[in-house]
Amino acid sequence: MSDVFKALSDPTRREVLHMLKAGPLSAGDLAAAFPVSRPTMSAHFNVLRAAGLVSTEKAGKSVIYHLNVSVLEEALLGFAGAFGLGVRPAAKGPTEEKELP
Amino acid sequence: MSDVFKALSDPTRREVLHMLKAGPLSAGDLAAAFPVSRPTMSAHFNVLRAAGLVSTEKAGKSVIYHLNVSVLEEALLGFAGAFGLGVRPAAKGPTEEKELP
DNA sequence: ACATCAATTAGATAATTAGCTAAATGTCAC
DNA sequence: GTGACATTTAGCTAATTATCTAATTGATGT
Repeated sequence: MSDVFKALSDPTRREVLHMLKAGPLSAGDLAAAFPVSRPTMSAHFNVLRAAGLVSTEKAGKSVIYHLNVSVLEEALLGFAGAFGLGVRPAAKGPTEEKELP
Repeated sequence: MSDVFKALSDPTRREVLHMLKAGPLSAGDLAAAFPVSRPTMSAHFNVLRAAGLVSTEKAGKSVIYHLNVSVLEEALLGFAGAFGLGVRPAAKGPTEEKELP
């Protein structure tokens, strides 16, 4: 739990997660979107992976990062639930956001 | 936003919030519940206050800490919402959890 | 005014973190 | 195998954090 919140406490890491929400991306693609060095981004990726928020898949030269939506969801719901907060799980089904036509 | 998640990333601080959920408590009462010094707890309180998660009220010699439920709720919902997570606000009304009979 | 109690601030230290450059690892194409 | 490319690890520094003890502030009661 601490790991998840610590991971979320950095704006760069939150933005990485936000980018991954749209779909998997390579380390390089992610790194290119931020004004810090690639090793620094790699360190951020490690934090996210340690928290279980992302998983990796090797694809040739690249490493592809995936968002683990369920981990994020469970952490937030678990915490909110323990506090009796006014938050509850949405209906079952795809996590996809419905696009307004 | 970072401030809230940073505040939540420490187990002591989460436990403080959890205690305050049941009602306001003095700094001393809170500090007595943890195996660290009172100045250390005071520092934790500062982090929580900086994040807007608690407010204080002076009562004689004591300082009473209150949980700002709405700040916690808005931070979580705001974040979850930005991610299209399967989380949504519960129905309006008291934040009270319904006790199973 | 003084002693007492509650809480915080001051000051120090050890551990962690975010950032960098440079070097190492691993994979593909030749 | 060599070269090129993607990513990570090593090693460093500066800034932050959690913790402590000691000192300070503020309020109450006598």
